[in-house]
Amino acid sequence: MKRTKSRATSFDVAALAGVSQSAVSRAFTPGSSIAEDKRAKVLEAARMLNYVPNSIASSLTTKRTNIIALILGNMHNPFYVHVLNEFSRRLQGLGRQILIFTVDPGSESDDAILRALQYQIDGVILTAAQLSTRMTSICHERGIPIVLFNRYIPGSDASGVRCDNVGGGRLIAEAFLAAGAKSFAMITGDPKGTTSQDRVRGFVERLMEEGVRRSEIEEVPGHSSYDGAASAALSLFAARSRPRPDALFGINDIMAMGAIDALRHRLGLRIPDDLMVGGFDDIPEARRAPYKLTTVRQPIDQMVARTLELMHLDEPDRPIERGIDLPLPSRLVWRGTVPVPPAFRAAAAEAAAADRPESG
Amino acid sequence: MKRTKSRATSFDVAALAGVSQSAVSRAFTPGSSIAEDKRAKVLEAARMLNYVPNSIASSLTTKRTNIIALILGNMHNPFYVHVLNEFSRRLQGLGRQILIFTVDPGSESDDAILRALQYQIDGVILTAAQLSTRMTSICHERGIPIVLFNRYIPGSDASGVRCDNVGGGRLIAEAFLAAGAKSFAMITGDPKGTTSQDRVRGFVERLMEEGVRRSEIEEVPGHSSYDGAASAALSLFAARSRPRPDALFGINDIMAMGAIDALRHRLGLRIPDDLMVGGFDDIPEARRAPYKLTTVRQPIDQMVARTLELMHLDEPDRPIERGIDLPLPSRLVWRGTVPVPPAFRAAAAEAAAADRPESG
DNA sequence: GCAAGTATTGAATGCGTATTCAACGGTCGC
DNA sequence: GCGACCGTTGAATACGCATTCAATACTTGC
Repeated sequence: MKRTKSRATSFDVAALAGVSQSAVSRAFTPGSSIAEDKRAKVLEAARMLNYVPNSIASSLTTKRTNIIALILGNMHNPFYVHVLNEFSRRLQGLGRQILIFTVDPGSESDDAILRALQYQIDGVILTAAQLSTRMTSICHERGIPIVLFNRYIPGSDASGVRCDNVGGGRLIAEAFLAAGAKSFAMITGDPKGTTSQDRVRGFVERLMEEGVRRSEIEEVPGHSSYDGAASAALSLFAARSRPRPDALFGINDIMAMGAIDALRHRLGLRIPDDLMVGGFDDIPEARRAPYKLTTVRQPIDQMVARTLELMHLDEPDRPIERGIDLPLPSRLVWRGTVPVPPAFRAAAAEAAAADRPESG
Repeated sequence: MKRTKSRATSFDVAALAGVSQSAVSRAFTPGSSIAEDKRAKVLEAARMLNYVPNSIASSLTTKRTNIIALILGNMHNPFYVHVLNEFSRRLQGLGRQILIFTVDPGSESDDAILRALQYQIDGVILTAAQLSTRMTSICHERGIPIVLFNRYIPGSDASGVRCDNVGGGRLIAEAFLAAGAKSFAMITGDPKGTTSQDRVRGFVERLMEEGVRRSEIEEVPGHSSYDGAASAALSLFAARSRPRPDALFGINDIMAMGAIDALRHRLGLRIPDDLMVGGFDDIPEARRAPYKLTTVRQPIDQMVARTLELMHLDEPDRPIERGIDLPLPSRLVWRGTVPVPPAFRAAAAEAAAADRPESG
């Protein structure tokens, strides 16, 4: 059992194969000029020595690490877990690695980005937290693209990918109205986040178009978590003088789920009989039997794809796309938490059919 | 808007501060010998240039990257999401970064580890997939510790951390017996994984001690997923000639949840009245209102702490701990899916009290 | 006030690889 | 059969930083 902590270098391989170090480097660099038989000899020698190319050393000269920083906040929201999963799958397929940073939701991401920069990452994907303009320009000056995922920052130079949250909020309002709801409430997320704000805005906007007054739409913060939403829902529905709202919008699915569980099991409310509920995101959990949540689907695949396009990892010299904000279309998925009006029967049947297998 | 993709180097900072490059390096290296006023000058110059030390370059000489590879399989099992979260929190606190690799559950992890090795990672945490002895020795020869999390590989040189799965399986059997169950079934996970095997073994072992015959214990594979378990449960309970089992062990919580939802909502079974259900892991989701799952708690905090101890990142020169297998104690959490026998009323009340706030 | 430390400092070097550059041999076209 | 060309090759160098080493300035003890 050797204790030689020595890792074989390209020189060792070169010596064994009887070639120069350059040849070893070329043997491992696709597209470089090397004779096939020589390459074979090198690979054979490398195999014998358990040689693994040192990406760290090579990135010193290539200026590319093939590492992408992914900054995550709330991993208790399954939405971001699926996002992480999707990015991981895609980036691995492109030969890239993911360096993970978790930050407190709502806090500054500057620290995390600074740590990431030390590793000369090729790009940053930000799914949480705030981003200062200073940090944005530091990254851009270095040629490192930053993409905001599921958020945007007004006036920021950083590009972002998200879905049409305002439109999605409107879709939920529309569904509630079609189902005959008269009084409304919502459980909101991060008050500083544009995502929550936009969903609220679309929802309210649409209701007001139908003559609902803003003061009639109740609003409680749910802190973007299952538990937070459960408490919020209870505070909203327990012990009140006003008549209960008959439609509740959870700004994201995990909060809608928390609200549903609390209202059903603590207050005995029946859904959708006593109360209709709408969510947002369409996480896989939303289609599970206890919820069958009517919600707005975010096109995660497209969002991930667009994010990668925006970073154009294969063309590092192309100038960075600045200030781009790409809202992708969202769509309503009819399930069981909002009574389906006759006009939407077909859509609901379609959703039910699509729900058979849970993705993954 | 500069287009200088040039990142300032320690030489640039040195020039601006009027010192040598060595001084810059020392200014950023805690514990190195440098006068306080000079360090201040360096830091000031660094700030002006937006200088960020290049960890990649420094690791070339220090032989330490402060990067840990975390290999994940099934991110659809919330258990591993919480594990990831915990590792991220802890490792960031220690100034380490996490490089994520996702692999197909059940497949070889060699590819992922090989990719990780290219980045000269300081350690590997494996929460999924198989590990070849060849890869183990490659890592060990290089002085890179590998820790198997929530698994072990018989005969492997790699160390592992897990809980007492056999004992945990026995606890569920014990609970079922105490609640008066007479006929049993289980939904199993990865048949190649020791974790699933051990839980099954403990469960069966304990039942057989009470005279239950092995052939009487039904067994269906649930593929470690919510959906897989849902199908498994339906195949187990729908259209059968034999009397239905009255106790079902889901080898992990996510499968127990899938089974519960399917049996309740598709077959109309009442839990625990018609059927008692036990799980394993105690993921946060298990305590949610629709489930209130009686399950075995894995001590994630301890497991994570032990994993980090085993890697002794701060003492890279200490010889690697080989073949260590640390089973930590697991314990039963009484909730609502198994009728609580009088003797366990106190334990159940305690669990209920502890459940008030969901962690995170 | 002098010798023996002690704390700082900068020049030089090495880490492992990619890449440039000049040299080489072989091939093709005519 | 000869020159131009192209595909290969290895020596040398750069990448950005930590560290060693020798030199220097500064203390302290007696």
